[in-house]
Amino acid sequence: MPDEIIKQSVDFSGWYQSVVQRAELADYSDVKGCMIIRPYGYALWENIQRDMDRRIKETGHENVYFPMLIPERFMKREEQHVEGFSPECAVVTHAGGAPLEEPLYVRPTSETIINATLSKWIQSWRDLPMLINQWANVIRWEMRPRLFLRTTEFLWQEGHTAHETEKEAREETMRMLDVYRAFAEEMLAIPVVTGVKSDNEKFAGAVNTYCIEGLMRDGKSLQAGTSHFLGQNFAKAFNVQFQSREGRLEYAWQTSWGVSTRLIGALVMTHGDDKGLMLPPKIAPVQAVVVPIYRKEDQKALVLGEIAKIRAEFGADVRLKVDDREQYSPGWKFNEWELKGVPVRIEIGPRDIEKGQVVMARRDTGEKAFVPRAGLKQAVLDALDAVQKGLYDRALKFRQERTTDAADYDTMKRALDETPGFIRASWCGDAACEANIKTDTKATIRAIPFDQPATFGPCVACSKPGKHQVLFA
RNA sequence: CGGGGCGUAGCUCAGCUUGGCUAGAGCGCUUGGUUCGGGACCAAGAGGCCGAAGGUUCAAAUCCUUUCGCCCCGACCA
Repeated sequence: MPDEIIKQSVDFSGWYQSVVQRAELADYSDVKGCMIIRPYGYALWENIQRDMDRRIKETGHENVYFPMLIPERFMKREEQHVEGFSPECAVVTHAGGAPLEEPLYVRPTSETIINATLSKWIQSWRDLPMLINQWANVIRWEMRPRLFLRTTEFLWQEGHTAHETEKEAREETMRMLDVYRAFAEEMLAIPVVTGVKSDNEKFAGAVNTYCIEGLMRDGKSLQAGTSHFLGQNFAKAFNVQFQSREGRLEYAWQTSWGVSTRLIGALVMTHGDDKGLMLPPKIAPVQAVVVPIYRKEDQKALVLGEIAKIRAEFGADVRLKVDDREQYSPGWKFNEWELKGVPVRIEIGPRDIEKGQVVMARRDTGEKAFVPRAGLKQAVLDALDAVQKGLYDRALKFRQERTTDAADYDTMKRALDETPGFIRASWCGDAACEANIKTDTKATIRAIPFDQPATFGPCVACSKPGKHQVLFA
């Protein structure tokens, strides 16, 4: 991506939209802000889902499914939650050909309906911890939709847990945040910062919101997942009570956490380049594509025969796609698969078969090399590992280059202008000061990282004593 | 909701200022042939109520009025 594109977010936004559509991940639908996820994009989501689901189950959670429609009275029970979500809710007022007595809210998230049920499921300390998760769609009526990043309807997983003690619930909040961090780094090759949100940015109804934040190639930060410590807020609003070991009636301590189809947007914006997507092998729907090259019919039979053998050798170890479409030339296919971000490409023609070799090309470096036919499978597996690691290292290096330590406001402003990225700076902890900075520079506090220094300088903006070291972007 | 811009072929758009002939281009699509190791070429085709309604005029994609829809920039956000 040329530097000027990184600097001008408008162009970056155009690049993003164009790549998502041309790579056949998704399109806008006729319903404003809603997205049609195409087969290639959905295959990507399925791979994310499969691995994340495994991680969620390994940490002891079970899947459930709750209704999409929530009675209005549930939505109004938790005060902050109502305030935060009411403006962006879609509400069903008519059904069965008549007005409804009680409007039904299409879920923007499921805390309310799930807690209404947990109050029935939970009676005793023996019922705790209650650890559930659901894969679902939710609707939030956003003003400015963008494919995958902010659509009216999106797919996600939302975990909801209830615990005996505050300590247990806090541990769960951190455990799931770390599951997200590990997933982002290991599978998506996106290095992320973990931290806590300032009060302005936290979830409506939470005591604390923790997040993973990745730095995109335009220098903007993207929240890729959140884990909330809910305290007893929802338990009190929905009467989620249990009888403790001591026989007292107590409110449960709760958490909720989620990641969404936004991860796909993060993937595109972290790793993409001028040629299109660049998908980490572990999550790519197609890990290696084979492009056959031939002219005459007898060559075609020879090449396709050899490819059939390769396919059999690879079996389930590599997600392999053979592009045997007749209507496109090899050069056209190279470009198409680069646009779609396939990590490794194999070219094979009559000359290669004669010499007992194939051509293997890497999407991330563009390297093209002859590989002996006999060692092909191992070479591909090695290349996939190398691409996975290469993408992570490159993204980490980019983040490091784009993280500026700012002791004073001028340094911060200059960095935002010249090398947009994370600004590491001291902050006084005052919400009004945070709001001023946002009005002045458009930068917001993305996270208060867990890694904190021993001492703080004065607040970067107002010069009052610093309370936290924060990341602006 | 404020400020800009755009609606013409499946897609991207030209034409409109200064009204006039059968409404155009590129890409894509169909058929045939030659091609195929980095987005091939030739030939022949298919495809339009020029966003909608009303008005001015001998004549409207073009001028006027109204209306609907979409995109971009701000307030919201996983």
